[in-house]
Amino acid sequence: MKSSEAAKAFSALAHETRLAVFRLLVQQGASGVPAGVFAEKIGIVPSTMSHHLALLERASLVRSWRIQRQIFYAADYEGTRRLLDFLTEDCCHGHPEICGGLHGMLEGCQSG
Amino acid sequence: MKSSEAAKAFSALAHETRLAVFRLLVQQGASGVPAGVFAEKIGIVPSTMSHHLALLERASLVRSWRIQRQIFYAADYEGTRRLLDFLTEDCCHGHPEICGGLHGMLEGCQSG
DNA sequence: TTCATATTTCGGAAATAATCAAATTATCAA
DNA sequence: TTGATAATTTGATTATTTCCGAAATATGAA
Repeated sequence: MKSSEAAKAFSALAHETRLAVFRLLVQQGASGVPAGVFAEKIGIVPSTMSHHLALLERASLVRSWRIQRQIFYAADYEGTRRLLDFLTEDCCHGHPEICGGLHGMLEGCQSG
Repeated sequence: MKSSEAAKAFSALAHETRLAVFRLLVQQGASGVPAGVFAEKIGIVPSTMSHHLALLERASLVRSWRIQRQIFYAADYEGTRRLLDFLTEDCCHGHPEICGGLHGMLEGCQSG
């Protein structure tokens, strides 16, 4: 993962609304949530919400698919894992044994 | 952890220079690095670097201490763990068994 | 085709962040 | 105290982000 990609991803999480959306999606699992549900739930106009979701998706933190007229969003666990691995890579100066369990988190999460 | 705190922390990581600094500190472990080393290593003026380090520290991602005339910085593993736990809390809709190893990462890292 | 629904794209004003130079603070040595 | 070194704070300028409304796109129903 490139440093610029990672910075973009953190930038996507650096906003209360987007962070709330992402956390909801992490908790939701693979079933996903339609875009409009967030707009209503969080009380934000659809265009702004769309902008936020697009940002999260470009950062590989969420993924989306269409079902009829709705676009469903779900957390991208694989992308999230890559990001967190990048952040904590080679923790503690090449002594991973003192950072046990740091890598490989999110493995096994239902994802796409 | 409050959502606003977490957003601030991600904002601190949403910058290539700060991300590079943080990753270096994560790899460095508890021994820490003097502020000036970064300024030189990354090719940025000391005042800007100081600003970046202060931002990371306010976000509980790094901590610092003075040794004589130098101020050393190290990753704050405990703060980092809190942030990542917040991000991935209740992963997969209350079924943590499918996100095994997600929480408690960074436990055991040398920190302050 | 025509209308309604769901979402995205565009445009531009307001708020926020990044940068560097200059001045300031803190420490130590002579 | 004076001078040198290490880092921070302040201040001004420039760049980026955020927000919403309006218009556009995509899908499905009548």
